[in-house]
Amino acid sequence: MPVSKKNYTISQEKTARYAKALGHPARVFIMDFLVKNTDKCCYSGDMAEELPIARSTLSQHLKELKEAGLIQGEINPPYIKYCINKISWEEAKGLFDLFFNR
Amino acid sequence: MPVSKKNYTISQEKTARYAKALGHPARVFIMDFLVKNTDKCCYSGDMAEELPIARSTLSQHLKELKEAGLIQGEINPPYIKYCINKISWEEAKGLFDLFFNR
DNA sequence: TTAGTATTTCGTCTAATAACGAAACAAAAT
DNA sequence: ATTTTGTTTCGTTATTAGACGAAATACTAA
Repeated sequence: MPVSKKNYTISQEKTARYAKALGHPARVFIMDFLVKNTDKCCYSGDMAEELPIARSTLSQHLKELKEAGLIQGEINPPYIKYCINKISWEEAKGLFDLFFNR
Repeated sequence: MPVSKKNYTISQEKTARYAKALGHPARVFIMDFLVKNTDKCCYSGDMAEELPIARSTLSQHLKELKEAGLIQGEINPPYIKYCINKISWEEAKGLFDLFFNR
């Protein structure tokens, strides 16, 4: 049997997962945008106008943030209103806080 | 002329850069390890023993963290002693703090 | 000089990411 | 029923990431 190697902790896995989701400026922009506008409705189109990427590319970035759990989309036809997923946001905040301050 | 699109801010670019560097559990592990052991010497081999990846793969992760500026290696033959780059570490901490608390 | 040790680089492979425009979708309005 | 509108999915392409073992490097000790 080989020497047993430690696996990563859940915190390390989760931290990496959130970090990866934030690993592109467009996705940081999106989160910034949503945080700044928690009161307003945030549509894909609103963000598209401020981003130097195609709408389909933006859509992909939104999907990735959704898959990481950081945002959620609420259908409000013909729009989709995006907002922060507060649970995950707080979790990410806590993880990074722990990561940097210890 | 097409409608001018905003570019990303420097903060967004930097935040994304650091986030990307932390976007893998092995790299989160490494940073954890280095922070826990700032007093001791941290060699690649010490970490390799606790990680479920090949040494060459670890070396690549170390390289990525180095390129992102988060760590630095000091040659101490036949070892290489790794440590946190405090300047960048503080910068990253500040960026994430700003990102999450605003 | 040769052997040993710690680490990195190289070569290779597979899979994931990032980007775009075109096409598809879903609901509302005409 | 057709058109319009906002958004996503699809198909494609190019680049980057993650992994490994083998080979190279760099220094020490014998």
